[in-house]
Amino acid sequence: MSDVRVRFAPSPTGYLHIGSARTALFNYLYARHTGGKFLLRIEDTDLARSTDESTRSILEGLAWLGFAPDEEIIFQSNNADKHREAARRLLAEGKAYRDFTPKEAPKDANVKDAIKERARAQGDEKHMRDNPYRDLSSDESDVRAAAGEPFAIRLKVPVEGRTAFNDQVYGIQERDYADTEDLVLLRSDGHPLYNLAVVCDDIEMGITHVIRGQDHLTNTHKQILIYEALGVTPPTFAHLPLIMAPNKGKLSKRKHGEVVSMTTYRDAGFLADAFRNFLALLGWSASEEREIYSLEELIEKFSLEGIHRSNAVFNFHPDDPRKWTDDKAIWMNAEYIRSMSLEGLLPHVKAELKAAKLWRDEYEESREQLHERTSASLEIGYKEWFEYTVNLIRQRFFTLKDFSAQGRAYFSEDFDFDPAAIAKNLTKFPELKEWLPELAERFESMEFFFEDIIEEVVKAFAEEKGTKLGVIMNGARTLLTGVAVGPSMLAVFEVIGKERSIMRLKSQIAWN
RNA sequence: GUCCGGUUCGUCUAGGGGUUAGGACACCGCCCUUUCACGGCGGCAACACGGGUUCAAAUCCCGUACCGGAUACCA
Repeated sequence: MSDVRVRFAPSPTGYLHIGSARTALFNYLYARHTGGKFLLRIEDTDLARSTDESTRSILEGLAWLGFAPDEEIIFQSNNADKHREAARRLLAEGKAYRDFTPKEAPKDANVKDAIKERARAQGDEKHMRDNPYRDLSSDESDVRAAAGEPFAIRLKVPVEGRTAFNDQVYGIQERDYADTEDLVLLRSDGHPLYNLAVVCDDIEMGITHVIRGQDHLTNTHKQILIYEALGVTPPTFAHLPLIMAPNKGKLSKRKHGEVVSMTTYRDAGFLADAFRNFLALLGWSASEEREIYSLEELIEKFSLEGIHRSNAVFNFHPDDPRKWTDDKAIWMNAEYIRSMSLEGLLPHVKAELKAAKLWRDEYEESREQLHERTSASLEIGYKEWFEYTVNLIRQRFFTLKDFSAQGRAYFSEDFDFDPAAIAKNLTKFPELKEWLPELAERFESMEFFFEDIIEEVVKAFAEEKGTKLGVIMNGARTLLTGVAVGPSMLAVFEVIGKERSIMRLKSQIAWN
Protein backbone atom coordinates (compact mmCIF):
# COMPACT_ATOMS: atom_id res chain seq x y z
CA MET A 1 0.00 0.00 0.00
CA SER A 2 1.07 3.55 -0.63
CA ASP A 3 -0.46 6.97 -0.36
CA VAL A 4 -0.15 7.67 -4.06
CA ARG A 5 -3.25 9.31 -5.45
CA VAL A 6 -3.51 10.11 -9.15
CA ARG A 7 -6.40 11.30 -11.23
CA PHE A 8 -7.53 11.33 -14.80
CA ALA A 9 -9.28 14.62 -15.51
CA PRO A 10 -10.89 14.82 -18.94
CA SER A 11 -13.04 17.71 -20.05
CA PRO A 12 -16.31 16.46 -21.52
CA THR A 13 -16.15 18.25 -24.83
CA GLY A 14 -16.12 15.16 -27.04
CA TYR A 15 -15.58 11.44 -26.95
CA LEU A 16 -12.64 9.72 -25.25
CA HIS A 17 -9.71 10.59 -27.47
CA ILE A 18 -6.86 8.16 -27.97
CA GLY A 19 -4.41 10.52 -26.26
CA SER A 20 -6.69 10.93 -23.27
CA ALA A 21 -7.18 7.19 -23.14
CA ARG A 22 -3.44 6.74 -22.89
CA THR A 23 -3.21 9.37 -20.17
CA ALA A 24 -5.90 7.48 -18.29
CA LEU A 25 -3.98 4.25 -18.83
CA PHE A 26 -0.71 5.63 -17.51
CA ASN A 27 -2.43 7.08 -14.47
CA TYR A 28 -4.19 3.80 -13.88
CA LEU A 29 -1.01 1.77 -14.26
CA TYR A 30 0.88 4.07 -11.95
CA ALA A 31 -1.81 3.82 -9.29
CA ARG A 32 -1.93 0.06 -9.51
CA HIS A 33 1.82 -0.30 -9.63
CA THR A 34 2.28 1.76 -6.52
CA GLY A 35 -0.74 0.41 -4.71
CA GLY A 36 -2.28 3.87 -4.76
CA LYS A 37 -5.63 5.23 -5.83
CA PHE A 38 -6.87 6.08 -9.30
CA LEU A 39 -9.44 8.86 -9.31
CA LEU A 40 -11.62 10.43 -11.94
CA ARG A 41 -12.59 14.06 -12.21
CA ILE A 42 -14.74 15.48 -14.96
CA GLU A 43 -13.61 19.01 -15.77
CA ASP A 44 -16.90 20.39 -16.88
CA THR A 45 -16.35 24.04 -16.06
CA ASP A 46 -16.53 25.16 -19.66
CA LEU A 47 -20.32 25.47 -19.70
CA ALA A 48 -20.40 26.35 -23.36
CA ARG A 49 -18.62 23.23 -24.56
CA SER A 50 -19.30 20.54 -21.98
CA THR A 51 -22.07 18.07 -22.65
CA ASP A 52 -23.58 15.15 -20.79
CA GLU A 53 -23.31 13.17 -23.97
CA SER A 54 -19.53 13.62 -23.88
CA THR A 55 -19.37 12.63 -20.25
CA ARG A 56 -21.27 9.45 -21.04
CA SER A 57 -19.06 8.69 -23.99
CA ILE A 58 -15.89 9.19 -21.96
CA LEU A 59 -17.18 7.03 -19.13
CA GLU A 60 -18.10 4.37 -21.67
CA GLY A 61 -14.63 4.43 -23.14
CA LEU A 62 -13.02 4.16 -19.73
CA ALA A 63 -15.31 1.33 -18.75
CA TRP A 64 -14.45 -0.52 -21.92
CA LEU A 65 -10.76 -0.19 -21.18
CA GLY A 66 -11.39 -1.35 -17.65
CA PHE A 67 -10.30 1.74 -15.71
CA ALA A 68 -12.76 2.00 -12.88
CA PRO A 69 -12.07 4.86 -10.46
CA ASP A 70 -11.37 3.92 -6.86
CA GLU A 71 -13.52 6.68 -5.45
CA GLU A 72 -16.59 8.59 -6.48
CA ILE A 73 -16.33 10.62 -9.64
CA ILE A 74 -15.81 14.32 -9.01
CA PHE A 75 -17.55 16.88 -11.18
CA GLN A 76 -15.50 20.01 -11.13
CA SER A 77 -18.47 22.31 -11.66
CA ASN A 78 -19.77 21.27 -8.25
CA ASN A 79 -16.73 22.85 -6.65
CA ALA A 80 -17.06 26.31 -8.18
CA ASP A 81 -17.91 27.88 -4.84
CA LYS A 82 -14.72 26.55 -3.30
CA HIS A 83 -12.75 27.87 -6.23
CA ARG A 84 -14.28 31.32 -5.81
CA GLU A 85 -13.55 31.12 -2.13
CA ALA A 86 -9.90 30.46 -2.82
CA ALA A 87 -9.72 33.38 -5.24
CA ARG A 88 -11.28 35.70 -2.69
CA ARG A 89 -8.83 34.52 -0.07
CA LEU A 90 -5.90 35.25 -2.35
CA LEU A 91 -7.40 38.66 -3.04
CA ALA A 92 -7.77 39.37 0.67
CA GLU A 93 -4.19 38.32 1.27
CA GLY A 94 -2.95 40.63 -1.44
CA LYS A 95 -1.72 37.74 -3.56
CA ALA A 96 -4.24 38.54 -6.22
CA TYR A 97 -5.85 41.72 -7.46
CA ARG A 98 -8.98 42.94 -9.15
CA ASP A 99 -8.58 43.76 -12.81
CA PHE A 100 -11.21 46.26 -13.93
CA THR A 101 -10.15 46.18 -17.56
CA PRO A 102 -13.30 45.70 -19.61
CA LYS A 103 -13.62 42.19 -20.95
CA GLU A 104 -12.62 41.88 -24.56
CA ALA A 105 -15.24 40.87 -27.06
CA PRO A 106 -15.21 37.10 -27.42
CA LYS A 107 -12.96 35.98 -30.25
CA ASP A 108 -14.27 34.04 -33.20
CA ALA A 109 -13.45 30.54 -34.34
CA ASN A 110 -9.75 31.14 -34.77
CA VAL A 111 -8.98 31.97 -31.16
CA LYS A 112 -5.79 30.00 -31.37
CA ASP A 113 -4.52 31.94 -34.36
CA ALA A 114 -5.56 35.26 -32.91
CA ILE A 115 -3.64 34.53 -29.71
CA LYS A 116 -0.62 33.46 -31.65
CA GLU A 117 -0.75 36.59 -33.74
CA ARG A 118 -1.04 38.83 -30.73
CA ALA A 119 1.83 37.04 -29.01
CA ARG A 120 3.97 37.29 -32.12
CA ALA A 121 3.28 40.97 -32.42
CA GLN A 122 4.40 41.39 -28.85
CA GLY A 123 7.75 39.83 -29.74
CA ASP A 124 10.27 39.54 -26.97
CA GLU A 125 9.00 42.76 -25.45
CA LYS A 126 7.09 41.36 -22.55
CA HIS A 127 4.83 43.38 -20.38
CA MET A 128 3.65 40.77 -17.97
CA ARG A 129 3.44 43.15 -15.02
CA ASP A 130 2.03 46.26 -16.62
CA ASN A 131 -1.58 45.80 -15.69
CA PRO A 132 -2.70 49.23 -14.43
CA TYR A 133 -4.79 47.66 -11.70
CA ARG A 134 -2.00 45.51 -10.33
CA ASP A 135 -0.96 48.13 -7.83
CA LEU A 136 -4.27 49.79 -7.24
CA SER A 137 -4.72 50.42 -3.53
CA SER A 138 -6.98 47.92 -1.89
CA ASP A 139 -9.22 50.75 -0.70
CA GLU A 140 -9.80 52.08 -4.16
CA SER A 141 -10.23 48.57 -5.47
CA ASP A 142 -12.86 47.86 -2.82
CA VAL A 143 -14.69 51.08 -3.59
CA ARG A 144 -14.89 50.36 -7.30
CA ALA A 145 -15.98 46.80 -6.66
CA ALA A 146 -18.63 47.97 -4.21
CA ALA A 147 -19.87 50.37 -6.86
CA GLY A 148 -20.66 47.38 -9.00
CA GLU A 149 -17.88 47.75 -11.49
CA PRO A 150 -17.12 44.33 -13.03
CA PHE A 151 -13.69 42.85 -12.49
CA ALA A 152 -11.68 39.72 -13.01
CA ILE A 153 -9.32 38.44 -10.34
CA ARG A 154 -5.75 37.97 -11.41
CA LEU A 155 -2.89 36.31 -9.59
CA LYS A 156 -0.19 38.78 -8.63
CA VAL A 157 2.88 37.05 -9.99
CA PRO A 158 6.07 38.27 -8.28
CA VAL A 159 8.38 40.43 -10.40
CA GLU A 160 11.62 38.65 -9.66
CA GLY A 161 12.20 34.94 -9.62
CA ARG A 162 11.22 31.75 -11.32
CA THR A 163 9.07 28.71 -10.92
CA ALA A 164 10.80 25.36 -10.92
CA PHE A 165 9.78 21.75 -10.59
CA ASN A 166 11.34 18.41 -11.24
CA ASP A 167 9.28 16.71 -13.89
CA GLN A 168 9.48 12.94 -13.62
CA VAL A 169 9.71 12.65 -17.38
CA TYR A 170 11.24 15.87 -18.66
CA GLY A 171 13.56 16.62 -15.77
CA ILE A 172 14.11 19.99 -14.10
CA GLN A 173 11.82 22.63 -15.55
CA GLU A 174 12.38 26.29 -14.87
CA ARG A 175 10.55 29.35 -16.02
CA ASP A 176 11.13 33.00 -15.30
CA TYR A 177 8.25 34.85 -13.71
CA ALA A 178 8.79 37.35 -16.49
CA ASP A 179 7.50 34.73 -18.91
CA THR A 180 4.30 34.16 -17.02
CA GLU A 181 1.49 36.67 -17.06
CA ASP A 182 -0.72 37.60 -14.14
CA LEU A 183 -3.16 34.87 -14.97
CA VAL A 184 -6.87 35.28 -14.44
CA LEU A 185 -8.21 33.20 -11.58
CA LEU A 186 -11.82 34.30 -11.66
CA ARG A 187 -13.64 35.65 -14.64
CA SER A 188 -15.56 38.90 -14.33
CA ASP A 189 -18.77 36.88 -14.27
CA GLY A 190 -17.46 35.04 -11.23
CA HIS A 191 -16.63 31.89 -13.16
CA PRO A 192 -13.46 30.15 -11.92
CA LEU A 193 -10.85 29.38 -14.55
CA TYR A 194 -9.04 26.17 -15.32
CA ASN A 195 -5.74 26.64 -13.51
CA LEU A 196 -7.38 27.73 -10.28
CA ALA A 197 -9.96 24.96 -10.44
CA VAL A 198 -7.39 22.28 -11.10
CA VAL A 199 -5.17 23.33 -8.25
CA CYS A 200 -8.03 23.61 -5.76
CA ASP A 201 -9.45 20.26 -6.75
CA ASP A 202 -6.12 18.49 -6.78
CA ILE A 203 -5.48 19.79 -3.29
CA GLU A 204 -8.90 18.77 -2.11
CA MET A 205 -8.61 15.32 -3.66
CA GLY A 206 -5.19 14.85 -2.12
CA ILE A 207 -3.53 14.23 -5.46
CA THR A 208 0.13 13.29 -5.04
CA HIS A 209 1.13 12.80 -8.68
CA VAL A 210 -0.16 14.67 -11.67
CA ILE A 211 0.35 12.64 -14.82
CA ARG A 212 -0.94 14.45 -17.89
CA GLY A 213 -0.09 15.54 -21.42
CA GLN A 214 2.98 17.58 -22.20
CA ASP A 215 0.72 20.34 -23.50
CA HIS A 216 0.23 21.25 -19.84
CA LEU A 217 3.90 21.96 -19.21
CA THR A 218 3.43 25.73 -19.10
CA ASN A 219 0.21 25.41 -17.13
CA THR A 220 2.23 23.62 -14.51
CA HIS A 221 4.31 26.71 -13.90
CA LYS A 222 1.16 28.75 -13.46
CA GLN A 223 -0.32 26.17 -11.17
CA ILE A 224 2.80 26.08 -9.05
CA LEU A 225 2.41 29.80 -8.60
CA ILE A 226 -1.12 29.19 -7.35
CA TYR A 227 0.05 26.42 -5.02
CA GLU A 228 2.61 28.78 -3.59
CA ALA A 229 0.10 31.56 -3.13
CA LEU A 230 -2.21 29.09 -1.42
CA GLY A 231 0.65 27.91 0.76
CA VAL A 232 0.38 24.30 -0.35
CA THR A 233 3.22 22.05 -1.49
CA PRO A 234 2.64 21.08 -5.12
CA PRO A 235 2.32 17.43 -6.09
CA THR A 236 4.87 15.60 -8.22
CA PHE A 237 4.42 16.16 -11.93
CA ALA A 238 5.01 13.81 -14.83
CA HIS A 239 4.22 15.03 -18.32
CA LEU A 240 3.55 12.69 -21.18
CA PRO A 241 4.72 13.07 -24.78
CA LEU A 242 1.90 13.73 -27.21
CA ILE A 243 0.37 11.38 -29.75
CA MET A 244 0.54 12.89 -33.22
CA ALA A 245 -1.15 12.32 -36.57
CA PRO A 246 0.83 10.60 -39.37
CA ASN A 247 2.06 13.98 -40.63
CA LYS A 248 3.31 14.70 -37.11
CA GLY A 249 0.60 17.29 -36.79
CA LYS A 250 -2.08 17.45 -34.20
CA LEU A 251 -4.40 14.48 -33.92
CA SER A 252 -7.85 15.99 -33.82
CA LYS A 253 -11.46 14.97 -33.96
CA ARG A 254 -12.25 17.53 -36.57
CA LYS A 255 -9.46 16.52 -38.94
CA HIS A 256 -9.17 12.81 -38.28
CA GLY A 257 -12.67 11.81 -37.31
CA GLU A 258 -13.52 8.69 -35.43
CA VAL A 259 -10.17 6.99 -35.86
CA VAL A 260 -9.18 8.81 -32.65
CA SER A 261 -12.24 7.82 -30.66
CA MET A 262 -12.10 4.93 -28.23
CA THR A 263 -15.65 3.82 -28.94
CA THR A 264 -14.67 3.31 -32.56
CA TYR A 265 -12.30 0.56 -31.54
CA ARG A 266 -14.81 -1.09 -29.29
CA ASP A 267 -17.37 -1.01 -32.08
CA ALA A 268 -14.87 -2.22 -34.67
CA GLY A 269 -14.31 -5.45 -32.81
CA PHE A 270 -11.14 -4.67 -30.90
CA LEU A 271 -10.43 -6.41 -27.63
CA ALA A 272 -9.86 -3.97 -24.81
CA ASP A 273 -6.87 -6.02 -23.67
CA ALA A 274 -5.24 -5.68 -27.06
CA PHE A 275 -5.91 -2.01 -27.49
CA ARG A 276 -4.71 -1.23 -24.01
CA ASN A 277 -1.54 -3.15 -24.74
CA PHE A 278 -1.05 -1.15 -27.92
CA LEU A 279 -1.65 2.15 -26.13
CA ALA A 280 0.84 1.29 -23.42
CA LEU A 281 3.58 1.02 -26.00
CA LEU A 282 2.92 4.48 -27.38
CA GLY A 283 5.33 6.60 -25.40
CA TRP A 284 6.43 4.04 -22.89
CA SER A 285 8.58 0.97 -22.93
CA ALA A 286 9.94 -1.48 -20.41
CA SER A 287 13.33 -1.42 -22.16
CA GLU A 288 13.01 -4.94 -23.39
CA GLU A 289 12.34 -6.60 -26.70
CA ARG A 290 8.79 -7.55 -26.19
CA GLU A 291 5.37 -6.22 -27.05
CA ILE A 292 2.68 -8.45 -25.67
CA TYR A 293 1.84 -7.62 -22.07
CA SER A 294 -1.16 -8.59 -20.02
CA LEU A 295 -2.67 -5.92 -17.79
CA GLU A 296 -1.00 -7.54 -14.79
CA GLU A 297 2.36 -7.43 -16.52
CA LEU A 298 1.89 -3.79 -17.51
CA ILE A 299 1.08 -2.93 -13.92
CA GLU A 300 4.12 -4.77 -12.71
CA LYS A 301 6.51 -3.26 -15.27
CA PHE A 302 5.16 0.28 -15.46
CA SER A 303 7.34 3.11 -14.27
CA LEU A 304 7.59 6.82 -14.89
CA GLU A 305 11.22 6.34 -15.95
CA GLY A 306 10.10 4.28 -18.92
CA ILE A 307 8.12 7.17 -20.39
CA HIS A 308 9.66 8.87 -23.40
CA ARG A 309 10.24 12.51 -24.03
CA SER A 310 9.50 12.51 -27.72
CA ASN A 311 6.08 12.48 -29.30
CA ALA A 312 4.78 9.32 -30.94
CA VAL A 313 2.97 9.08 -34.25
CA PHE A 314 -0.31 7.24 -34.41
CA ASN A 315 0.15 5.74 -37.83
CA PHE A 316 -2.87 5.15 -40.00
CA HIS A 317 -3.88 5.43 -43.64
CA PRO A 318 -7.30 7.01 -44.11
CA ASP A 319 -7.39 5.99 -47.77
CA ASP A 320 -6.61 2.30 -47.21
CA PRO A 321 -9.51 0.31 -45.71
CA ARG A 322 -7.19 -2.40 -44.53
CA LYS A 323 -5.04 0.10 -42.68
CA TRP A 324 -7.69 2.47 -41.45
CA THR A 325 -5.92 2.52 -38.09
CA ASP A 326 -2.41 1.85 -36.86
CA ASP A 327 -0.92 -1.34 -38.34
CA LYS A 328 0.43 -2.37 -35.04
CA ALA A 329 -2.90 -1.99 -33.29
CA ILE A 330 -4.51 -4.23 -35.89
CA TRP A 331 -1.73 -6.78 -35.62
CA MET A 332 -1.90 -6.67 -31.84
CA ASN A 333 -5.63 -7.33 -31.92
CA ALA A 334 -5.18 -10.25 -34.32
CA GLU A 335 -2.41 -11.58 -32.14
CA TYR A 336 -4.71 -11.51 -29.12
CA ILE A 337 -7.56 -13.13 -31.03
CA ARG A 338 -5.44 -16.02 -32.20
CA SER A 339 -3.35 -16.60 -29.13
CA MET A 340 -5.51 -15.78 -26.15
CA SER A 341 -7.25 -18.64 -24.38
CA LEU A 342 -10.26 -19.95 -26.25
CA GLU A 343 -12.16 -19.71 -23.02
CA GLY A 344 -11.41 -16.00 -22.84
CA LEU A 345 -12.31 -15.41 -26.46
CA LEU A 346 -15.63 -17.25 -26.51
CA PRO A 347 -17.69 -14.63 -24.64
CA HIS A 348 -16.51 -11.98 -27.08
CA VAL A 349 -17.45 -14.11 -30.06
CA LYS A 350 -20.81 -14.80 -28.49
CA ALA A 351 -21.45 -11.09 -28.04
CA GLU A 352 -20.45 -10.40 -31.61
CA LEU A 353 -22.67 -13.14 -33.02
CA LYS A 354 -25.55 -11.97 -30.87
CA ALA A 355 -25.18 -8.46 -32.17
CA ALA A 356 -25.21 -9.84 -35.71
CA LYS A 357 -28.20 -12.05 -34.92
CA LEU A 358 -26.17 -15.15 -35.64
CA TRP A 359 -26.10 -16.55 -32.15
CA ARG A 360 -27.91 -19.73 -31.21
CA ASP A 361 -28.30 -20.86 -27.63
CA GLU A 362 -27.45 -24.43 -28.62
CA TYR A 363 -23.87 -23.29 -29.00
CA GLU A 364 -23.64 -23.53 -25.24
CA GLU A 365 -25.16 -26.98 -24.93
CA SER A 366 -22.71 -29.84 -24.80
CA ARG A 367 -23.30 -33.32 -26.15
CA GLU A 368 -24.04 -34.66 -22.67
CA GLN A 369 -26.38 -31.82 -21.79
CA LEU A 370 -28.29 -32.33 -24.99
CA HIS A 371 -28.50 -36.02 -24.30
CA GLU A 372 -29.86 -35.44 -20.83
CA ARG A 373 -32.42 -32.99 -22.10
CA THR A 374 -33.67 -34.87 -25.15
CA SER A 375 -31.94 -38.22 -25.00
CA ALA A 376 -30.72 -37.44 -28.51
CA SER A 377 -27.28 -38.84 -29.20
CA LEU A 378 -25.14 -36.74 -31.51
CA GLU A 379 -21.62 -37.45 -32.76
CA ILE A 380 -20.63 -34.11 -31.37
CA GLY A 381 -22.52 -31.50 -29.36
CA TYR A 382 -23.21 -27.98 -30.59
CA LYS A 383 -21.03 -26.59 -27.89
CA GLU A 384 -18.10 -28.74 -28.96
CA TRP A 385 -18.74 -27.89 -32.58
CA PHE A 386 -18.91 -24.18 -31.83
CA GLU A 387 -15.71 -24.11 -29.85
CA TYR A 388 -13.86 -26.19 -32.39
CA THR A 389 -15.06 -23.92 -35.17
CA VAL A 390 -14.16 -20.68 -33.42
CA ASN A 391 -10.75 -22.05 -32.64
CA LEU A 392 -10.30 -23.06 -36.26
CA ILE A 393 -11.35 -19.82 -37.91
CA ARG A 394 -9.77 -17.38 -35.47
CA GLN A 395 -6.33 -17.99 -36.95
CA ARG A 396 -6.81 -15.54 -39.78
CA PHE A 397 -9.08 -13.02 -38.10
CA PHE A 398 -8.14 -9.51 -37.11
CA THR A 399 -11.15 -8.30 -35.22
CA LEU A 400 -14.19 -9.71 -33.50
CA LYS A 401 -16.19 -8.38 -36.42
CA ASP A 402 -14.61 -11.00 -38.63
CA PHE A 403 -16.52 -13.71 -36.83
CA SER A 404 -19.78 -12.29 -38.12
CA ALA A 405 -18.46 -11.06 -41.47
CA GLN A 406 -15.85 -13.36 -42.98
CA GLY A 407 -17.00 -16.12 -40.70
CA ARG A 408 -20.69 -15.67 -41.32
CA ALA A 409 -21.04 -18.79 -43.46
CA TYR A 410 -20.07 -21.00 -40.53
CA PHE A 411 -23.06 -19.80 -38.55
CA SER A 412 -25.68 -19.02 -41.12
CA GLU A 413 -27.08 -20.12 -44.46
CA ASP A 414 -27.52 -16.51 -45.39
CA PHE A 415 -24.12 -15.20 -46.42
CA ASP A 416 -22.67 -13.17 -49.27
CA PHE A 417 -20.13 -14.17 -51.87
CA ASP A 418 -17.05 -12.06 -52.28
CA PRO A 419 -16.92 -11.09 -55.98
CA ALA A 420 -13.14 -11.33 -55.97
CA ALA A 421 -13.33 -14.88 -54.66
CA ILE A 422 -15.87 -15.80 -57.32
CA ALA A 423 -13.72 -14.35 -60.05
CA LYS A 424 -10.57 -16.00 -58.82
CA ASN A 425 -11.91 -19.43 -57.90
CA LEU A 426 -15.08 -19.97 -59.88
CA THR A 427 -15.53 -18.09 -63.13
CA LYS A 428 -11.94 -18.76 -64.06
CA PHE A 429 -12.80 -22.47 -64.15
CA PRO A 430 -16.25 -22.82 -65.80
CA GLU A 431 -16.10 -26.62 -65.53
CA LEU A 432 -16.56 -26.24 -61.81
CA LYS A 433 -20.17 -25.35 -62.41
CA GLU A 434 -20.75 -29.00 -63.31
CA TRP A 435 -18.02 -30.55 -61.21
CA LEU A 436 -18.87 -29.14 -57.81
CA PRO A 437 -22.45 -30.49 -57.77
CA GLU A 438 -20.95 -33.76 -58.92
CA LEU A 439 -18.58 -33.71 -55.98
CA ALA A 440 -21.58 -33.14 -53.77
CA GLU A 441 -23.04 -36.38 -55.06
CA ARG A 442 -19.90 -38.22 -54.07
CA PHE A 443 -20.30 -36.78 -50.60
CA GLU A 444 -23.84 -38.04 -50.42
CA SER A 445 -22.71 -41.61 -50.53
CA MET A 446 -20.17 -41.14 -47.76
CA GLU A 447 -20.96 -42.78 -44.48
CA PHE A 448 -18.35 -40.84 -42.51
CA PHE A 449 -17.37 -37.25 -43.09
CA PHE A 450 -13.95 -36.68 -41.59
CA GLU A 451 -10.89 -34.89 -42.86
CA ASP A 452 -8.82 -37.85 -44.03
CA ILE A 453 -11.67 -39.57 -45.77
CA ILE A 454 -12.83 -36.32 -47.36
CA GLU A 455 -9.29 -35.86 -48.58
CA GLU A 456 -9.33 -39.25 -50.28
CA VAL A 457 -12.60 -38.51 -52.02
CA VAL A 458 -11.64 -35.04 -53.21
CA LYS A 459 -8.21 -36.14 -54.38
CA ALA A 460 -9.66 -38.99 -56.36
CA PHE A 461 -12.22 -36.63 -57.82
CA ALA A 462 -9.61 -34.10 -58.92
CA GLU A 463 -7.49 -36.81 -60.44
CA GLU A 464 -10.43 -38.17 -62.32
CA LYS A 465 -11.19 -34.76 -63.76
CA GLY A 466 -7.55 -34.25 -64.60
CA THR A 467 -7.31 -31.01 -62.72
CA LYS A 468 -5.27 -29.70 -59.84
CA LEU A 469 -6.58 -30.37 -56.39
CA GLY A 470 -6.41 -26.65 -55.65
CA VAL A 471 -8.93 -25.82 -58.33
CA ILE A 472 -11.52 -28.07 -56.74
CA MET A 473 -10.68 -27.00 -53.21
CA ASN A 474 -10.78 -23.32 -53.88
CA GLY A 475 -13.95 -23.54 -55.87
CA ALA A 476 -15.51 -25.45 -53.01
CA ARG A 477 -14.19 -22.93 -50.53
CA THR A 478 -15.90 -20.11 -52.35
CA LEU A 479 -19.19 -21.94 -52.46
CA LEU A 480 -18.99 -23.09 -48.87
CA THR A 481 -17.73 -19.94 -47.19
CA GLY A 482 -18.20 -17.11 -49.66
CA VAL A 483 -14.61 -15.98 -49.28
CA ALA A 484 -11.21 -16.90 -50.67
CA VAL A 485 -9.33 -17.23 -47.43
CA GLY A 486 -9.66 -19.53 -44.48
CA PRO A 487 -8.33 -22.61 -42.77
CA SER A 488 -7.52 -25.93 -44.40
CA MET A 489 -10.39 -26.79 -46.72
CA LEU A 490 -10.60 -30.31 -45.30
CA ALA A 491 -11.30 -28.84 -41.91
CA VAL A 492 -13.83 -26.49 -43.45
CA PHE A 493 -15.75 -29.36 -45.03
CA GLU A 494 -15.80 -31.14 -41.75
CA VAL A 495 -16.93 -28.16 -39.75
CA ILE A 496 -19.58 -27.05 -42.22
CA GLY A 497 -20.73 -30.64 -42.17
CA LYS A 498 -21.87 -33.11 -44.77
CA GLU A 499 -25.40 -31.85 -45.28
CA ARG A 500 -24.53 -28.19 -45.58
CA SER A 501 -21.51 -28.92 -47.73
CA ILE A 502 -23.62 -30.86 -50.19
CA MET A 503 -26.24 -28.18 -50.26
CA ARG A 504 -23.79 -25.39 -50.91
CA LEU A 505 -21.85 -27.30 -53.55
CA LYS A 506 -25.06 -27.89 -55.45
CA SER A 507 -26.31 -24.36 -55.12
CA GLN A 508 -25.90 -22.30 -58.24
CA ILE A 509 -26.53 -18.90 -56.74
CA ALA A 510 -22.89 -17.92 -56.61
CA TRP A 511 -22.66 -18.48 -60.33
CA ASN A 512 -25.27 -15.93 -61.23
C1' G B 1 8.13 36.57 -31.98
C1' U B 2 9.09 34.54 -27.02
C1' C B 3 9.39 30.42 -23.60
C1' C B 4 9.66 25.12 -23.25
C1' G B 5 10.50 20.32 -25.28
C1' G B 6 11.98 16.80 -29.00
C1' U B 7 14.94 14.40 -33.23
C1' U B 8 17.66 6.07 -33.96
C1' C B 9 14.64 2.04 -40.07
C1' G B 10 8.05 4.30 -43.22
C1' U B 11 5.79 3.58 -37.88
C1' C B 12 6.40 1.96 -32.46
C1' U B 13 10.99 1.39 -30.10
C1' A B 14 16.07 -0.97 -27.63
C1' G B 15 20.80 0.88 -27.00
C1' G B 16 23.20 6.48 -23.53
C1' G B 17 31.47 6.56 -24.99
C1' G B 18 34.17 0.88 -28.29
C1' U B 19 27.59 -3.00 -30.94
C1' U B 20 28.06 -6.30 -37.80
C1' A B 21 23.23 -0.22 -34.19
C1' G B 22 18.85 -5.00 -31.72
C1' G B 23 13.40 -6.10 -31.71
C1' A B 24 8.22 -5.37 -33.33
C1' C B 25 4.62 -3.65 -37.09
C1' A B 26 4.37 -2.69 -42.24
C1' C B 27 6.61 -3.98 -46.90
C1' C B 28 9.28 -7.60 -50.22
C1' G B 29 11.11 -12.67 -51.24
C1' C B 30 11.31 -17.93 -50.34
C1' C B 31 9.22 -22.30 -47.89
C1' C B 32 4.84 -25.04 -46.12
C1' U B 33 0.24 -25.84 -48.51
C1' U B 34 -5.62 -26.79 -51.87
C1' U B 35 -6.09 -20.78 -51.71
C1' C B 36 -4.88 -17.37 -47.82
C1' A B 37 -4.40 -12.09 -44.50
C1' C B 38 -1.91 -18.55 -40.09
C1' G B 39 3.02 -20.49 -39.52
C1' G B 40 8.61 -20.96 -40.69
C1' C B 41 13.03 -18.78 -42.90
C1' G B 42 15.25 -14.59 -45.07
C1' G B 43 15.57 -9.48 -47.02
C1' C B 44 14.98 -4.04 -47.46
C1' A B 45 15.45 -0.14 -44.09
C1' A B 46 17.66 4.43 -39.20
C1' C B 47 21.48 7.36 -35.39
C1' A B 48 18.68 15.32 -38.70
C1' C B 49 23.11 18.47 -39.93
C1' G B 50 27.73 21.11 -38.52
C1' G B 51 31.38 21.87 -35.07
C1' G B 52 33.90 20.43 -30.73
C1' U B 53 35.61 16.97 -26.27
C1' U B 54 37.96 12.02 -26.65
C1' C B 55 42.55 7.06 -28.63
C1' A B 56 37.26 6.26 -29.65
C1' A B 57 30.79 9.82 -30.24
C1' A B 58 24.34 7.30 -32.21
C1' U B 59 25.81 7.97 -27.04
C1' C B 60 28.89 13.97 -23.81
C1' C B 61 29.05 19.68 -25.04
C1' C B 62 27.81 23.84 -28.34
C1' G B 63 25.40 25.64 -32.61
C1' U B 64 22.00 25.11 -36.83
C1' A B 65 17.82 22.99 -39.11
C1' C B 66 13.33 20.81 -38.70
C1' C B 67 9.10 19.14 -35.81
C1' G B 68 5.93 19.77 -31.62
C1' G B 69 3.77 22.27 -27.30
C1' A B 70 2.55 26.79 -24.76
C1' U B 71 1.68 31.81 -25.07
C1' A B 72 -7.21 33.18 -23.52
C1' C B 73 -11.76 36.44 -18.61
C1' C B 74 -10.73 27.77 -23.14
C1' A B 75 -9.76 23.27 -20.84
